[in-house]
Amino acid sequence: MSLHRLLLVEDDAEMAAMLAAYLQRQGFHVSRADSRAGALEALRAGRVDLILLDVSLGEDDGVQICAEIRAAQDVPIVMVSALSADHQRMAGYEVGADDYIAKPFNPDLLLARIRAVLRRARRAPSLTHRRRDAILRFQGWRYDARRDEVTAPGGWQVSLSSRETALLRVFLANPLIPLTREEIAAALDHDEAAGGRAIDMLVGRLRQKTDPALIRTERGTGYVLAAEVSRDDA
Amino acid sequence: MSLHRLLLVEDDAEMAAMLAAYLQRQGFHVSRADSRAGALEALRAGRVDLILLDVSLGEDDGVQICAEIRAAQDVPIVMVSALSADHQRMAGYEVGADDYIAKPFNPDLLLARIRAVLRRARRAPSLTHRRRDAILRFQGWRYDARRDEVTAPGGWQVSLSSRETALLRVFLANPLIPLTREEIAAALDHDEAAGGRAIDMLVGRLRQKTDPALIRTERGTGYVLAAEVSRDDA
DNA sequence: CCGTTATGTTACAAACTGTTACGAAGTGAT
DNA sequence: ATCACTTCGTAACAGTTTGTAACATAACGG
Repeated sequence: MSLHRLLLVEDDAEMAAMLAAYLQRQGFHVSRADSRAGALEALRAGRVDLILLDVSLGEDDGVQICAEIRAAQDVPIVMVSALSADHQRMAGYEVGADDYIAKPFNPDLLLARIRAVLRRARRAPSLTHRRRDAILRFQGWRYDARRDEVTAPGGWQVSLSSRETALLRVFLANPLIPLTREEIAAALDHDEAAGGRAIDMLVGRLRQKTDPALIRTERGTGYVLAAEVSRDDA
Repeated sequence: MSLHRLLLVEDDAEMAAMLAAYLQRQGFHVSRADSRAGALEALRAGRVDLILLDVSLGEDDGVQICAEIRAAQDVPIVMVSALSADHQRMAGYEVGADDYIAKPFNPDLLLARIRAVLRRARRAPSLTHRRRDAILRFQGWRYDARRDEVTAPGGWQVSLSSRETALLRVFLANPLIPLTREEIAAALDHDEAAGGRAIDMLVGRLRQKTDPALIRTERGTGYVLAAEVSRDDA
């Protein structure tokens, strides 16, 4: 077996040292970073087979970084988190991570997951990318997540703003699951826009530009994507 | 919160072990099977609240099994698949699965979906039956559970609120069986089953919008759906 | 019959959501 | 820098939903 290169992104020095030592014993080549900047630099610096990414990185947001990396590269990512709050957040995200494990974890379990992800990546290199090629079809409407294009039944093209697109993506990542406003807001911002009804407006605008029935209201709960999502792996 | 029993049908031992461990940590009772035969036996053996079914099961075909189970029982089924080709086949939940998720998946996302399906199943037992279009006919009235449409004798369409629809579904799932207010409230996920007479109001409103005779009062007990339900297996 | 109790019905209030209006902030061209 | 334009949030208003309270009515037991 070839030597796999892992990039460990973790700001807790003690944890990082422990993990690195363990993984090296297991035969991985481990490089480390403790911030967003460091991670991106390490990625530019050399080949990385898999990233082990902590969600909470002091200043930086692991989820944000994950998306950032994914936008550019196709490296497998395994996320690590200590807080159950993060779990909540990640449930609503189109994170793009290949796997996910909670601290505290059994080292062997972590190892198993890393190996599984690597195996998968070798077998189907583009699999991690395929998640993004979600195509939404709804009563003649079409949304191609890859091209970011919304097509109306008549063949017209509708232009969505970035925020509207983001909202659509969030729903796309969670078809048929009711999402609360908090979940949606968390997935969209990092800021907590606490008081207002921004999400309501967003949903309203998206409805107006597409189809009012596309997003169903779950009274007292939130909203649900009322369409099914197919993924065309072209 | 009661302990939900999951049946995990997965032939990859490693994956099965990992999933089972994770789900047990999350408070589920997990039993496992690795084949069609095992799955059917486990179903006969005891109560199962939800089935987590891998599409690719070596010899056996998950989709086939899903249909088989559905023909006999009304257990919620969440399908798991690794291959995009399976997605194509499963598109539209034609198999009768309540949800499906692609490998590799975010464990929390899986959890969210499992919970969503369980919630749905509890709230409206007949919802899982959707594939078999429950159609209620009553003196010219018609209710199509799939389209959520109520049609009056004259052909008019009546619009029910979400709560009213939910109530109708509860009756639909228990035709000709008298239901106490407590049972109805429980099925509706009505937290405060306390002193109020919310159910009375609901029934009253449903009667007013449809036909007063549709729901008969069992004095001292509760209410009964006074119509027969046919299921058009389209 | 009559009182008691359960149920139907009306009225009302609180919560939730859709929609409009408007203003702040960002963008690009001149 | 200024202007036109888009985006996107808050505020405010209206319509709907849904529960509680109160009263009227029907059923039941003697």
